[in-house]
Amino acid sequence: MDSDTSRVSSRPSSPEVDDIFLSTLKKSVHGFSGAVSSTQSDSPSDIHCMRGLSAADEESLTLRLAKKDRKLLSEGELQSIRLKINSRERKRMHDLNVAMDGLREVMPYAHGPSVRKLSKIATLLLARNYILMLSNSLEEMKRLVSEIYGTTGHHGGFHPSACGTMTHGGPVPGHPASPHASHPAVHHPLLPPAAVSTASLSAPAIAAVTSVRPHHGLLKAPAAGAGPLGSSFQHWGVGTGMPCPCSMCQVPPQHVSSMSTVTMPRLASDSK
DNA sequence: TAGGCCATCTGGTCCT
DNA sequence: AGGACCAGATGGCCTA
Repeated sequence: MDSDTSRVSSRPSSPEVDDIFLSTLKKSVHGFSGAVSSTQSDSPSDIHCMRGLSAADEESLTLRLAKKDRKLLSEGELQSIRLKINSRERKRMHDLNVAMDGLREVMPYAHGPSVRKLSKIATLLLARNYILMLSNSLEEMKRLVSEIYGTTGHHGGFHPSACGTMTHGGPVPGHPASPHASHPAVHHPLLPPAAVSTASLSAPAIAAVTSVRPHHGLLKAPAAGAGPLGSSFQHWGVGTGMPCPCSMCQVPPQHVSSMSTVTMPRLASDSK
C-alpha cells in the first residue's frame, strides 16, 4: 500500500543474535573509549556506556567493524558523525513533541496548571476519538438539515460555506476556543447527546485512553467520583460543551471506523 | 517501591 | 550518500 507498510513488513521481526551482540559490544566500546556521547554530560547514554570492556573484546570488535564497514574512519570522524546524527534525532523528537503539544492545545480537554498533561498515547487516542465524534456530528447535521429543508428548496444540500452564518454554525463544535458554543448537545435541541456522542466514538479506543494510566489517571488532581478522567473533566453539556472521552459517553461509529486504516503519506514526502 | 512516561542514544532500513 | 524514520535499550522522574 504505502511505503511505511512495506517498510514494516520488510523489517525483520528481531535482529540477529550476532547483531545484538555487536550492538552491545559497540555500545560498550564507545563507553569504554568515551568517544560517543554527546554534548550532554549527564545524558543517560554516558551512564549506559560506563560498562567496561576487555582489550580482547575491543580488538575483536574492531576487526568485526572493519569487516562490516570497510570504511576506516578516524575516531574523531565517527564521533562527529554520531553527534550529528544524535542532534538530528533530538531535533526530530523535539519537533514531534512540539506537534504533540499543538495537538494537546486543540484537544477538548481541561487545560491549566492544575491539570496533568495528556500523555502522548492518550493524546493520540483522544484526538482520534475527537475526530470521529466531529465527523459523526457533521454527518448528523447534514442529515438533519436535509430532513428540515428537504431536497427542493434553497437548502437542498448542506453547504455551510455558502451559509456563513450557520447559526447553524459559528465555531467548530466542541472546539476549546469556543467551549460554550454550538455543540449539538448544548445548542442543537434536535441533536440529543446520545445521538451524537454515544454513536460516534470508539469505546475500545477511549477505554484505552482511560486505561493508559490505570493507577493514577490522567490528571494531577483526580477527585473521588469524578470519573476516569478526573475531577477537572466535564461530560457533555456540563458547563463546557466539550466532548467527553469517557467510556460512558462514547460508542464507535461503524462508518468511520475505517479511518483507522487510512494511511498517511509521510510529512517529509509532502513537504519536499 | 513498582509502574508509567519520557528523553536520549543507537543501529538498521528506506527514501530521495 | 545523506537524511528521515523507526524501534530497542537504558536511566531519570514522578505518582500511587
